[in-house]
Amino acid sequence: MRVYDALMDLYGPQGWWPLGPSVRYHRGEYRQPATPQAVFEVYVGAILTQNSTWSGACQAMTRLWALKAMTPRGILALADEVLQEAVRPARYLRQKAGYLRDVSSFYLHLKGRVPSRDELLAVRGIGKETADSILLYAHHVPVFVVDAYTRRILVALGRIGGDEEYDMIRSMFEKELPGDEIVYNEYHALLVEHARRYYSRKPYGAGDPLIRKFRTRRVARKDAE
DNA sequence: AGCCAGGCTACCG
DNA sequence: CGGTAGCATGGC
Repeated sequence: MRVYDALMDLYGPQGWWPLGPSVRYHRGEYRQPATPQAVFEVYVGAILTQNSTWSGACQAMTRLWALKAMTPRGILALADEVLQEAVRPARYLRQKAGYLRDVSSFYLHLKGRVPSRDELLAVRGIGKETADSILLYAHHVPVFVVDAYTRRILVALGRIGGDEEYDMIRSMFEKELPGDEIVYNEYHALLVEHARRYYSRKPYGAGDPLIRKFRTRRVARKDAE
């Protein structure tokens, strides 16, 4: 929580998920109208932004919107070629076009129900980070989202060695934090904001003002024996 | 010019 | 199991 507070002092509330073309997110609005449209856009954005930029994902979503395909049925109705062309700015166009189809039919089968983490993980194209992002940002389930940036920051602060399992890192946070959706929402977003500034280029953490304040001596290296 | 994105799956040993 | 090559890009 001390690191969280420091990040909040630095950057202020982030108000994630950034969302797509249909819904304009306003700072501080965490309980936006959870329309099926907005919920589905989180699914789509979560796939499109994988190992990619938000700018690219957003361009792809704008193309889908223009094709009136920002819905599960709309996506399933597109020809492969058209869907892939829409996805292009988000990289991996064949892969992600396929993922979007699988996610779309999965979403239809839900019929508005909130899926479990395991159900999400069974969908091709949804791994752990994507599943947790969907649970948190689409369905308001309090889970902590771990990503590559989270790892880098924790390594720099001496809290992990770096090769820990995803779920181990997630439970580190969930044990320390109050089970508050808004804290999980903001914390992940703040870590991304912070990492974009200090952890996107090697050497990771150079110039990070938090290191002085929060770095622990004890580094949990696995190969320390 | 080069480096880097908020991963995931399939396939290898 | 753990490790990693490969995935049809665009922006700073």
